[in-house]
Amino acid sequence: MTQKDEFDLQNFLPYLLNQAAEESSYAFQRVYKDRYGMLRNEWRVLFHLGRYGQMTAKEIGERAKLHKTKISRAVGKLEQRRYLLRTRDEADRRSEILSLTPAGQTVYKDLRETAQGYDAKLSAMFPTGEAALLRGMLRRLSGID
Amino acid sequence: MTQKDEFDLQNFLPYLLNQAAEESSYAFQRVYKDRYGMLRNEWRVLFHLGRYGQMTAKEIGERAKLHKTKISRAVGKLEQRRYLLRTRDEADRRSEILSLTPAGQTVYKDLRETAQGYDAKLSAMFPTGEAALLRGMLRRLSGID
DNA sequence: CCTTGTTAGTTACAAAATCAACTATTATCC
DNA sequence: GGATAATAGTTGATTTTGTAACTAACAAGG
Repeated sequence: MTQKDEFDLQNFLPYLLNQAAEESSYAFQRVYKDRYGMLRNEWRVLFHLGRYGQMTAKEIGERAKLHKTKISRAVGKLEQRRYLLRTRDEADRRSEILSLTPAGQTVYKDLRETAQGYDAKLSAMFPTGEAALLRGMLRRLSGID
Repeated sequence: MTQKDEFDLQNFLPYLLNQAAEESSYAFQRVYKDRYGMLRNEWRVLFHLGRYGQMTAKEIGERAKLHKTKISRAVGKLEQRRYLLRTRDEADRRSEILSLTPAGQTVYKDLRETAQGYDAKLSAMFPTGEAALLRGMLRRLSGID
């Protein structure tokens, strides 16, 4: 029975990552959820349009690694709330060009500020330099680099 | 328009953590899902019982930070599959003592091996020492320490 | 004891994610 | 050009999660 069973969930990287992700997302989630009634995918779509300007659902999907059904539904919701506009792309009538309305941009800016401040607070948990290292490692794990 | 808008989702810690968690969980998820038809919560409950021996649903909840409904459903599923047994706790008849069947233990051991190997592979992505640092930071973010 | 409050766990209903099938349009290639 | 395949996006059916209400058992105070 006394196997070398040091292995513990609390050392398992996927588990740790999930816990950290959940915990660290919580406070910010409350903002976009409670303040704007938005879901995570809606916030992500909003962010991409706010940050990078107009683009199609497909492009958002590629950048944000979101499945097209998630995007489709998020776009629908954001449109209902008058945060975004769709325009048929006349060059390729299958796709739509999405862009934020002024209202959407206002929400984006508010959420971006909040996110930025929250990120700073999280980063401040670590000594100088370490937060940057952490980001690098996470990017590596996500297969971004 | 040329605001100091360096802020990017790809630098936002909660986002990075989510991406890394998703990506790094994927390969392992396929194992317990495809090989045993299990869900994440089921694997976690199984793991806790396999690793620490019999305990009640409540104790699992505290250790694994899982809500009681998730545990309740996971336990039901694991029982159906004959991976665990419930015994009414005679000292407190509200709670049940949960334990793995031999079949459950076999599954646990297999998954633990797989997890261990997978974790080693992930850790090997980083120079010596850095993986430990990463774990420490993640624990910190999860509020474990 | 007996009312009131807690706690362990389940269940029911609503919200959301997943997966496959579907429509409309464009690209390929004979 | 016309059949076939590929692509953008939507919709519907199923599964999974989240939330709140519920049952059963224990605890505490009078």
